[in-house]
Amino acid sequence: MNESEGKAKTPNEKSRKEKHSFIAEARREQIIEAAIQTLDEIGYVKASLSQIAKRAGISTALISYHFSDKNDLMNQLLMKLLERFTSYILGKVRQEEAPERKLDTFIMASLAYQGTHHARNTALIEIIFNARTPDNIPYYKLGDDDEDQIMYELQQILRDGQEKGIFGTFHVEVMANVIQGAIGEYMMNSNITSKVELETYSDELIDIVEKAIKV
Amino acid sequence: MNESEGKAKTPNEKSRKEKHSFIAEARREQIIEAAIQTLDEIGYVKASLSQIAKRAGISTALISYHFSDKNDLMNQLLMKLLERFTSYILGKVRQEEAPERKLDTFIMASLAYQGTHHARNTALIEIIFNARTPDNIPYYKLGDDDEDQIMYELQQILRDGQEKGIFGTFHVEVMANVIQGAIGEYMMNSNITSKVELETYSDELIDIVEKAIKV
DNA sequence: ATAAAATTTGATTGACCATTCAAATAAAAA
DNA sequence: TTTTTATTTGAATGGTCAATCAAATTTTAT
Repeated sequence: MNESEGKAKTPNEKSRKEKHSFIAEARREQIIEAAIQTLDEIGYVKASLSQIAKRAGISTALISYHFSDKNDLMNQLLMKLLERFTSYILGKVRQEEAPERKLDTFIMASLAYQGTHHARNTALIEIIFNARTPDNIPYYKLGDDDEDQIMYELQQILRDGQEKGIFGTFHVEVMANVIQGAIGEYMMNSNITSKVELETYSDELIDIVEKAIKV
Repeated sequence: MNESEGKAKTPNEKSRKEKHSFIAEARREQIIEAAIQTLDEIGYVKASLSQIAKRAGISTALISYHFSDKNDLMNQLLMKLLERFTSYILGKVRQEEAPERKLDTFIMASLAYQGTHHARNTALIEIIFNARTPDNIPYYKLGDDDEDQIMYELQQILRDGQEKGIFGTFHVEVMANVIQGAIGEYMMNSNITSKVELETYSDELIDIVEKAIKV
């Protein structure tokens, strides 16, 4: 295969290191934002390329030009959403020093993200619960790298607090999972969201966790 | 409109009170079981009527004969799965008297259901996170009637314990949500499932909750 | 046994889907 | 400017889907 023969290389085929043009990068960004909006509005099942294109104000063919296929688009979107969420949480948590402060911040920041970035969060949930790997394993059963980064940080906070004698004895992995579950439940279920204010939930959850980890 | 003119009434059009024939009921049951299997194996997105029919060993048209449309099938399946789950949990919980025992049983039974009815649980998750009401509201944002039944029971246990002075002071709705979230997180995420045994998780979660509700 | 009703299927319909492609347009390089 | 390359589109393509229908088969009622 000679590079110079045949059709022009499409952006989606380029290697990772090779950077896209400004135009291509802006277009990709636009498509990704439209995809977030589409997932938030009509959900993964109905989020066809034409629906995404409609919201972006472009043709469906243009999406195929910038992404190798729908799966590629969804994967890149998933990565971007996880990156944003992760950097937001870690950014806040790493400003704190003491394990108790780190833990409180972790909980507050996670819940606050739901309030400030509702569409992104919904899009994230839609992808995680619908998209599957080539082996047909849903992402929600996977526990992928970036989510692990969040979980890893949480577990580190808990271990650190235990080592410093600030927290008592408990099963770190289970405790971390309980905290994650409590956060996730509020983010997903609008039944509780409508009845309990975000700040109330945040405060109460911090109270509950405080009691559970007390030395 | 005269009842006697036109084609034969199909079972799916019959009113709720009117009961189906044995054959129709058995067939409906068979289709529902095949749907559970299909959702567990390939997920909601790929669970087409033909995939369900293939697993049931029947034609796709037969599904349309017994259910008015795909949405009808999924709704009936969702209701059946929720009923089974609800009656399993409530059956166990109501054998207990003391609030502490009821609470422990609630947690243990919820987690045990994951172990004993894995396919049902996966199917339930797949529907809740994918199916939507006609208004395009996903079920996971809805908090529907049967799920409310479970949530109601949990909150009643907590309130009862508080009134009897066995539990301390805490925000009942938040506490119930935390417990539900901790259970749901374990059921969905196979990352934790593979690292922590069901029984360990159950015991540890009970410990955590015990500390959090202590008077 | 015969007629009527219920059940089942294979083939068809019409809609939508992701993807491709040749042609048009815009941008960049020469 | 002219040539080359990148971007964009509208129109096809081939596939799958849910749902319908007439005809065949089975069950039930008479």
